[in-house]
Amino acid sequence: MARTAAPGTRERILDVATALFYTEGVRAVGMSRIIGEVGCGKNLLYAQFPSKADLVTAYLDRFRERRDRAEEKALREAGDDPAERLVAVVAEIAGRLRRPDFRGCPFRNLLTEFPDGDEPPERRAREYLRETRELVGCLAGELGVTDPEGLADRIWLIIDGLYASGFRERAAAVAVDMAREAIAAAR
Amino acid sequence: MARTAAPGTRERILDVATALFYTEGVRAVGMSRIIGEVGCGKNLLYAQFPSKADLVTAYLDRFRERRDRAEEKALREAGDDPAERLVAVVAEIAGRLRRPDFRGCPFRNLLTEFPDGDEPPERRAREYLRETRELVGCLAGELGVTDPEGLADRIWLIIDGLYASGFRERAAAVAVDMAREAIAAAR
DNA sequence: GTCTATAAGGGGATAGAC
DNA sequence: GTCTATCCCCTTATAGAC
Repeated sequence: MARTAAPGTRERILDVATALFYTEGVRAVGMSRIIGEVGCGKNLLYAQFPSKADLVTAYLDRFRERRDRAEEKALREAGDDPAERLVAVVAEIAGRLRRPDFRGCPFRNLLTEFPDGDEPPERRAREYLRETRELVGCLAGELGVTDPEGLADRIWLIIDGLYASGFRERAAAVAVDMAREAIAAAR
Repeated sequence: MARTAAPGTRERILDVATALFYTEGVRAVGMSRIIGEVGCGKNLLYAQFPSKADLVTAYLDRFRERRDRAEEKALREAGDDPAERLVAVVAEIAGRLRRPDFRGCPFRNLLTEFPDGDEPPERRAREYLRETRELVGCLAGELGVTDPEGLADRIWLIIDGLYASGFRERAAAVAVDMAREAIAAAR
């Protein structure tokens, strides 16, 4: 709120929190650990994020913003062909698996750690999954196939598989082909 | 060791621990909680399982035994056709999604909670994934297709997707079809 | 002797106060 | 930033009940 000085502080805290939460898990990383790695005082962090849940929520929100931008970019570059747009969504995720810091989907991971919770972080995660699934459904619908929801289910299974895969290179290599085949078969 | 009486105790503890670990997560469930729900004393539990890691390991081991038996049964009933055997592996997993208590793969879930660990539980989980992937590779190899490993990658992506899916009914409905199509396309 | 109940150790968690 | 409060974690030890 009344924070005028040190404009980069919030981002720096979020950077550290993101790296730790994403690579080690939310439950595994304590606030003290984050404070230590940021090198700031406790006050500063709790002034920016009153509770751990707030920090986790901010972590997910930022992840989501970046992901949404990457997705929009991929869709923009895919052009107007609905099939290519659907493939682009899968390809964008597959491309992410190849980054060395990839460690699965932060939203799915969070729900594995907090399966029953209904706090803002869990809500964010479920929201993300629901909306992304809807996007796939919409794109499939634009194709004009006989069973758009069946196609969307297949694409979604591929996406789920990509995020869950422990064999990233191999998964990334086949996912796009499988998506194309599913689209071709639906026609 | 010198435990002769109360033969059902160990199983009862394991039953409670399994239900809690699987549905709520290993990190989320404390030993005190398990002791409370079993209704036994602390000593008894620690006599059977000297540490939480031992209990978690036993939980995974028992899960694995049952899963292996189910898999063997599915393979037995599938007969000798390699394609049907491969489909049977996918179908067996898809069938599991339909159970109300399904909450994903306990091994994958554990690795999400403990991504970097190298203790017995994490070893069990990685071992299971490696061996199951090898089984899929073997079954694909028996098909005599030109690219058995590529086919195995596809089947494995479907399996990963099944376990990760938040839309279980829909995933289960399309997974077997996708597996059949992948096999047909590989020929 | 087997089990329960309880207390306590040592650590780390979140969070608040100064 | 340091210091404290409160809580829960895993684990061990002690004491009592059947």
